[in-house]
Amino acid sequence: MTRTHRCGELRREHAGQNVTVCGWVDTKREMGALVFIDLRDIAGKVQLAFDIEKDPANHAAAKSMHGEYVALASGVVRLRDPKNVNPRLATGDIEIAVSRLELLNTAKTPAIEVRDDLKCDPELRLKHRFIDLRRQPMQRMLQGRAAMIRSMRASLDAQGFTEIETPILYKRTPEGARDFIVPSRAYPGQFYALPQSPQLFKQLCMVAGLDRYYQIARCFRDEDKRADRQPEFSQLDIEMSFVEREDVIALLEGVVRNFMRDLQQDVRFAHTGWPVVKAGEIKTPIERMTYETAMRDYSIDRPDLRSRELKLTELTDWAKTCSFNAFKQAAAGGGMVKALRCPGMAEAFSRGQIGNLERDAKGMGAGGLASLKVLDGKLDGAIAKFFPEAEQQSLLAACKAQPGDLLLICAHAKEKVVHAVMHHMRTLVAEKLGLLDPAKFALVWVIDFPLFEFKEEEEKLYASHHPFTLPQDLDLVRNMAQAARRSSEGSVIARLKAAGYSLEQVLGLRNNQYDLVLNGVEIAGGSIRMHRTDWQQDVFELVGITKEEAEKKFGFLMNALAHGAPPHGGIAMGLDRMLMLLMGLDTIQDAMAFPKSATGRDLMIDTPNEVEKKLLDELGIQFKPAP
RNA sequence: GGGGGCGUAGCUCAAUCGGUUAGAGUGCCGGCCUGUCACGCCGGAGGUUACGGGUUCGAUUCCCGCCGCCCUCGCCA
Repeated sequence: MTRTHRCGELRREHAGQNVTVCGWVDTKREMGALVFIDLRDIAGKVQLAFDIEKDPANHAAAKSMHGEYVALASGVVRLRDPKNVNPRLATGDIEIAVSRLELLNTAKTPAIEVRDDLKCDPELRLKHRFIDLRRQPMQRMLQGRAAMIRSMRASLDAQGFTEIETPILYKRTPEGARDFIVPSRAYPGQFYALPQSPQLFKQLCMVAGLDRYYQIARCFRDEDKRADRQPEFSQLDIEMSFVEREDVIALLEGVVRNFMRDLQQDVRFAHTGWPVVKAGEIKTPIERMTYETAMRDYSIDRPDLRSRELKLTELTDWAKTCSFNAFKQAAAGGGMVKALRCPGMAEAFSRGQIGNLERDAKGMGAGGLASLKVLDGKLDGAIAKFFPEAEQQSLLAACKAQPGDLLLICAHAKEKVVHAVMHHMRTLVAEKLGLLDPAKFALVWVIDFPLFEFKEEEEKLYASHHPFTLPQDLDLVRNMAQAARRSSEGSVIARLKAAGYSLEQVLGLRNNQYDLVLNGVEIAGGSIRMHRTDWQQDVFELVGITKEEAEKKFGFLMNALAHGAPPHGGIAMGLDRMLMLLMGLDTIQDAMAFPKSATGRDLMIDTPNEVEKKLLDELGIQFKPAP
């Protein structure tokens, strides 16, 4: 098969050359004595021309071709007459005068059409994925994905990283997402689990002295799917020895900058319309924001800074003395009151739309959502009458409100509820204001996360990232752990209080976690790890993990750390989600070659499915039907 | 696990209040056409209305169940 070119590569400069191309019949246009066939391959389409007078045999062969037949064509590339040029085709200046047409295979009529703007049930696309992947947008996506990974490898190889594979047959981890488990034949009743991430192995690589590890790692989580979730997905997983936070951040910034540049410079993607192509170069260093600032201004730890001017205002102190009971009670009872100033939007929402906002807020647990229009120096709206003049003025001043603005205010005894509602509102308002341009890339590092979360119901501290993350104020943490150890009476937090540490002080501790956020999506997250067992045990002490538990759950890691673990840290980036943003895709399914449906099935090969009873017997497994 | 939406020709969708032979566009098959490129024109085939049950003289339409897909809350680093 002496293919000389790909169909879509042929241009004016090939005129006069004898070429051979192969591909699929895209469309056929019969004009009696003339037949035209657009032959398609991954590079694009090219027109094949047949003339009955010049070559009756090939003309007849062309007539017998049908859509999606596979063919080989040889002939001379000739310039088209100027009036016959097709400016919509990259190869539109030329055509091939075919002197040899060979049928390589016939094809059944596909269930879905091979066209760029295909609009059909996603179920069909998944069922006939090999046809769906013939479509140019899908092929470009896969090429873009490959280009991104190639660029990542190049960046990391240049920085002295070693690509290392870690096991897929892993071990069940009780916390975190549900595991997929794999029964062992050799040990009936025992199971492997598929890794949720290679976290522990990459740390072991550091202990091994491998210095700089990376992997395009497949991760598995058996949770319910979403538009941006799949049961198996890929991460760029990185771990480095003898580094601090700034080293990891700087490294990843370089990687991201490089692959964005490489995608932008690749001519194959010039006409894809992808946001990344339009986005321009990203500026490094990338902006930083503390967790505290993110929560204060945006009520979310992954703020979408395309709408950075839409900041929230905390009104809790103001509300404590205000005249409106719903606000006052929430504020006085340890809750929170926050407002979103919607600039110039006093009339932007209809009554019904405001009603929908209130319904959303209630759906998230709030009692309601207050909306107030800002008139010339005063407020208007259902609850405006509850606020005397002075309170109205102080509210307007706090929110920096202007006439014509709309204020949305949420109050609740639980901060969590207020944050959820206000983040939702901010997103809706940003959308309505047209601020969420997918071709705008707003990157931000969120840093200084809390070390612990406190669950009141259990009166217990939890590590907010994972318990292997290095605290920032290590001395303080060690002192606290020591204080907690002095007694075994009551909860950890009670013991800390008895030793003179306040809850605020404990919750004010920060860790060495860092998340990279792009347009409100967390695309990468990592941390500097604890590399000493004594430090590790201090943190375990504070989150109430006993020595025995630690030994049972993380024994092999603790043992490894005790054998000379270097200071180390790393980060992992979600490839599929990153691709969604780069390419402006709506679902994660469109960012990978062979995705599962939202119910976790592969509709093409039809799995999961039952296996033979004999196999189950061999594994010592008996299926128990649901009651 | 909860809530919602969808399922009619290969595909995208119609079908009045429950009423005649379930239509259109596109694709497919065949014919005509010497410059088309979403070619055009003519003709044709193609339906267990997802599946199962119920109400009714009569069900694509109403009710129940079930399967599948999609969204969402829970869940998920």
